[in-house]
Amino acid sequence: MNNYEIATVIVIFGIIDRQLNILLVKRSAEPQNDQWALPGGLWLGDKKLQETATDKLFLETGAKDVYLEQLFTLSALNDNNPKSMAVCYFALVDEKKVQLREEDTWQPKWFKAKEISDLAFQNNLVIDRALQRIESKLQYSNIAYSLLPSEFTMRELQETYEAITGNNYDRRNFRKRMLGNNLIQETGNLRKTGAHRPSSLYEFISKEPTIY
Amino acid sequence: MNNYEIATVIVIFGIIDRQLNILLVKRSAEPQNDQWALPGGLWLGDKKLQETATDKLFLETGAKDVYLEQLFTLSALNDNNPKSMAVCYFALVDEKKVQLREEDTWQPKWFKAKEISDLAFQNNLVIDRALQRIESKLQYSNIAYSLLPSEFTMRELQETYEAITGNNYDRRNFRKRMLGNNLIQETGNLRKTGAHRPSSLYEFISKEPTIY
DNA sequence: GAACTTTGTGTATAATGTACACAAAGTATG
DNA sequence: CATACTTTGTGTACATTATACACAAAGTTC
Repeated sequence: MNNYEIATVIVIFGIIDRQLNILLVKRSAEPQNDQWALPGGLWLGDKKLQETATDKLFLETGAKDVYLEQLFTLSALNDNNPKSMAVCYFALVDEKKVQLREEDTWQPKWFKAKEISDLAFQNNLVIDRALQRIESKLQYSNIAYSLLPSEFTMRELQETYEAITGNNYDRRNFRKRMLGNNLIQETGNLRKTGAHRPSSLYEFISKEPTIY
Repeated sequence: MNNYEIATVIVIFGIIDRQLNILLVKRSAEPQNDQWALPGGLWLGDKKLQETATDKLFLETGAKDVYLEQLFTLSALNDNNPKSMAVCYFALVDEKKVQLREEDTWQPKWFKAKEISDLAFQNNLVIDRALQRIESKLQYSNIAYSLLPSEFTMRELQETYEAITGNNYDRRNFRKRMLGNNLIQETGNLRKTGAHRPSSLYEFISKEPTIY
């Protein structure tokens, strides 16, 4: 009678071609066989919740030490079982470092965040909340460190912000805002690419997740 | 072997004598018998999580239709059981409307938020997060509606804000800020108390929780 | 009606955010 | 090797928002 079904679910964000993407996996089991869904897995109580999510994230992407934050917890995720619940997370990974898991029976794939629709298990609700959260946290925290390499140009940083918010920022004001936040600093290194002035490289001063 | 232990825990806020208070109950069962703790109860899976919290809130305070928001979910709340977890909420109630539950074996009591310390079960962590959340939401949402009667003076509103943030605001600027937010409006009614100009009464335009 | 107390309003200044133009440092080309 | 070209880096004027602050208004009390 004690058939609790507790899952962790992760919205994994990455930026590809200046667009915000979310990693989905194709389910290879009933119910909802052959449908795309957010990655997740059952919590067995053998470790802490957050570790379950961290491990799952690593399994799917190979990413470690990235930003992972709890979103919220839903009950009755699975319509068929009122004793089911899902603890939902979102994570930010540098897509260029990611090595997706590839198996015949289990396909992960990136989808543009704006083009995802009609997933099962309230997955759309989870994604909506994740999108809201990432956008608001971007304004006052350092979470973008997790989407970028350790050194990056101001332009790359701006494109990351623009991909998430959907806005276009003035290049000069964006720079002022970022440097005024005391979240990033110059590394002193330059990157020379193409026929133009080389760009300074920047890094996040801290890569500790800022607890709000 | 399936000994999951899933609890909901609620940080219930009220304002008494211009100070932010939190409702604690004295445990009447082991473990931690006779210690003050946040109210909560087991989730049996017979209803949705939020309803479990709503029901518990009503049981303790008689409050209905008040602001209730999920904070986060903790695992290993109970050190003795790794399969235990707690889904934590916070609620805002108008203390003047509250009717505390009174039983010999179960004592609820208001404590000043600033004076609470050394509770069991990670309760202090939960309270810290609740305090952060209420303060930040206060800035851009209408959640204060739940702490005040339906009609209130500008001064009462200000005292509510000051109790939560610990700041003192300029009376004139506070008024401008509030009216500029389009969250409250004049009701047209006046309240005459004491030997001075009567005060206009205000109400929240919407009492729907603003989803962030 | 004079004194008193709290509410209600306006204005000057500081701080912040936004719009916008030109110089600097490279590469590519003839 | 000078010129064109492209992207980076910086400053300044303006608008908007936030802050500091003083006086009139509307009641009650004596």
